[in-house]
Amino acid sequence: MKFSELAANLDRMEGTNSRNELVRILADVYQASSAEELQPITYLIQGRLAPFFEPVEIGLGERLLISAVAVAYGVPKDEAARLNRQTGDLGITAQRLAPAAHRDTPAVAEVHRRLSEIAAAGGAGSQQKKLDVFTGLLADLDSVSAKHLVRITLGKMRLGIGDPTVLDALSFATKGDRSMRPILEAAYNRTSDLGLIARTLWDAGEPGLEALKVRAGHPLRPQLAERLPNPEAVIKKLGIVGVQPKYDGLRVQIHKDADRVSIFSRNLESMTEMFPELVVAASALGAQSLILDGEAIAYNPESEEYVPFQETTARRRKEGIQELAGRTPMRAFVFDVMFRDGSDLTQLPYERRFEIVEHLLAESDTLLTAPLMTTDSAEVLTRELLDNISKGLEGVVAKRLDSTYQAGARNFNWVKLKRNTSGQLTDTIDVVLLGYYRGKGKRAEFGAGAMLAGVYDSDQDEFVTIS
DNA sequence: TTTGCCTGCCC
DNA sequence: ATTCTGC
DNA sequence: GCAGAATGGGCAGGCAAA
Repeated sequence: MKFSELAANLDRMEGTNSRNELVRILADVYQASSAEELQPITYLIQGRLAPFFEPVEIGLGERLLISAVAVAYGVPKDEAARLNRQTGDLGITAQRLAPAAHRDTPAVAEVHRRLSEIAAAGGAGSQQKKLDVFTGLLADLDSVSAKHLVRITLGKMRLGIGDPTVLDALSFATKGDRSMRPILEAAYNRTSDLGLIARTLWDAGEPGLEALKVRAGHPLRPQLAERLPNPEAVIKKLGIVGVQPKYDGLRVQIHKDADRVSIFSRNLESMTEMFPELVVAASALGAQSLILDGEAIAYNPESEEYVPFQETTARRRKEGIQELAGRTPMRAFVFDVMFRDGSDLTQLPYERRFEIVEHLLAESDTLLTAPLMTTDSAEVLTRELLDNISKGLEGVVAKRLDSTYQAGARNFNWVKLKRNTSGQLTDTIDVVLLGYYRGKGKRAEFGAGAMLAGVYDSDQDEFVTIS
């Protein structure tokens, strides 16, 4: 498929708000693709080159792309920047500046290959090389293709297409209805790779999808928590719940596969190199293979103090890890296990999975079990929430004790209660309007994006800004 | 060598 | 992460 | 309630300009 054909279909998608229509158009695209194109197309329509867990970054953001567009179409950079401010969309900006003439655009796979070449460039002079390849690509594209190429590169497609829409489209393309969606979705949640799902569906059909199992070393999509405003709402909605602290750290999915350990972030990026102390601790656990879910935070067990998020996040680095690991060692508070010794545990009830976590981590002083208490009383839950807040934690997470691990889902099986939304601790305060920020994009059309407010400090006789 | 813009990713 | 919008 | 887009604060690191 030519890139221009894909771009024309992306344009059709942009022109509709109907999800059904989006699914139909995308299904058409899949049906018109060859088997080899399924993966690159799947990534490109999501504004990516590879699945989340692959460390592929194009490294061209808005600023650099404005330069590239200006060079490609022979206009001054100022003018491209001005037009971009006016349109609010660099894709549209490129489309306006591009000559309308038809061109024989490269194949989709070729565009993917050249974007990958941009992503691979590094070291001195790499910025220029990225720009050169990109402007070369623009020179081969018609204006509509240029618009979508820019959006792909920025990762902002603005089409109304997310993972669920792609899954529906794959079902439509093969079955003519949504009947395959549950199987596709489950396979996606196990593998976190939409391109692989598309390819497998074509090559091996439903049995192929079923054969994509949870594997240690391959991240699954983490389960997420919904939010409720107060403890009463939680008890009313869930009844009896398991309650755990909500740590203000980094979500970690810890994989152990024999002697290999890997750690993934909430968005499935690898964090293995950042936390050697967690890797050592996971290696020492008494299981051949494991997938654990938890929150990593720099924590001092002697003083029982959790360090603020900004210090924990400073551990998210490549350099100087050993020194920082000595000064602010990480712990992980583990609350779930999804896989052990070759068995998928996601279908066990939470209560049972938590027992396994406790058993697995009994000996570890680095991988700690997130303590669990059970209640069906709003008063007890309130006390637990306030207790945890007073310890410097972010709040609590309440869980249905009989729920399975639903990878990728955000639903009321897990509910977070946070300090600023607890209802009991918030109150109104008097503030003085000190100024405003213009803001960006849509909000700026209003004239102001955000307000700067202050409270009166009577000691200093001045207004102190708050946030 | 230092500084600062830019990007990507965490929440 | 939160907030808003359309369905 | 779901799905998707658009927004914010703050960190590290890569790179090029100073």
